[in-house]
Amino acid sequence: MARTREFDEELALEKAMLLFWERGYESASLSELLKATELSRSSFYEAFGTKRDLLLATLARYVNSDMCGLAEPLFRERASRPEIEAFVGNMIAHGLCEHGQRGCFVNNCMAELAPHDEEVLAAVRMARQGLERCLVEVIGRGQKDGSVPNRGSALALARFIGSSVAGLNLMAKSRPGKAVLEDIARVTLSVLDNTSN
Amino acid sequence: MARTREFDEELALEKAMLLFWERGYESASLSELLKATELSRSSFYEAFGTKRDLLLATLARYVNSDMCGLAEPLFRERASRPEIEAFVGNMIAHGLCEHGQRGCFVNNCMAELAPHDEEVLAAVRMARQGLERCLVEVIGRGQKDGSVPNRGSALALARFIGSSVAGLNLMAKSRPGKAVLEDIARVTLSVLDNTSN
DNA sequence: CAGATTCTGGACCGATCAGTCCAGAATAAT
DNA sequence: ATTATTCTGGACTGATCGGTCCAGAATCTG
Repeated sequence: MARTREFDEELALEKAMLLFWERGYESASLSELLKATELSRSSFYEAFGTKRDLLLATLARYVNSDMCGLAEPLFRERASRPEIEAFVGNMIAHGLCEHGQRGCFVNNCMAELAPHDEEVLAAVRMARQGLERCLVEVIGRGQKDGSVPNRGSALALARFIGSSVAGLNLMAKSRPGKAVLEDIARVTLSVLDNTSN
Repeated sequence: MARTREFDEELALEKAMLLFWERGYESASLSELLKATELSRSSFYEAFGTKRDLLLATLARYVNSDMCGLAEPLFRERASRPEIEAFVGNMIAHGLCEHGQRGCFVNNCMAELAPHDEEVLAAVRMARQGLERCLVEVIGRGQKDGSVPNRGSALALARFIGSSVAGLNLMAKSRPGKAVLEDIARVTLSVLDNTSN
């Protein structure tokens, strides 16, 4: 009775996300968005609504897939110290790769939009807390199995790791080189071995 | 022989910086800039050139004054462990204050512009390295006077502290509350006590 | 005073912005 | 073939963008 949808909405969403991720929200213009998604103006608005609607959609998509890409080790069954190391290792690798200057999409939105957009703020907080909760669990497991000698508050450690990794991601935007990122990562991880408090 | 300049260029520069700082580069429009600086369109262009010229000028200004505001303890004579603590304490206080969501202007520029603007990238790198060098010196002094028991590479520790503080500043944009920021700061500083490596 | 400079305010520019709308082509199910 | 839906492309809007320019008022020095 009706024509079937021809374009892959999911794919278009991903293309749009990549553009927002790479260039930020403000500087990604609608015409660039159209080119990237290969959608006509009409189809674009029909599918996604306003530019900001789309941003929120891409943010949700990122949290539910891409973020879990680099953070994937943390979400494994019985993840412990080795998975934290893998997580941080992924961040270094990402910071050194061709598109490393993109950083983390959530952090980008936090920097650019969260201070002036309540909805983005809420989404970004959710993402941050999701990672934090996951880290608490993994660190707690590491403390139990002995791979995390530091007996301090798992929550505080999780908050620290989350923040420090965000810092590492941000630093990567200035392309400081492998040595710098590795220094940061190594010292960050050394906290897990600290038994002095 | 000629009329004297009536407006305070330095003051206007500061007002412009505050706007860029608060709202980012792209979303700070020229008309807002004019309102903030209280300059006529003509005087504005005469004094500062293009919007991007002004951005670079404000960035330079920030590095030479405001950044050294919060980081001021580090630049004191014979700064050591207590000054590092004061530095981090300043960051927490700033993150909790009314304008804490502004974060660090250098980091904001790093996030928004550095990936796509070579000049901003260069300026931001300079700023980062300046802080890094300062931290190396202070940490080294702390290692000598015993206030920093960690005997690891002062350079690596400096890079770590710089990155972690950047992370803390970024986190503050989501207004996570005092407890979170203090957790991050406390664990970060605990690294200086770590003697296990 | 005269002459030099700075300031203001607004006209003006072309470009682009995000977003709306529609006519018509394409494609489906009945 | 009919009908319903989707798609395309472009026309169009009003607003705003960053930036240029100029005429005239204001303010200084000599």
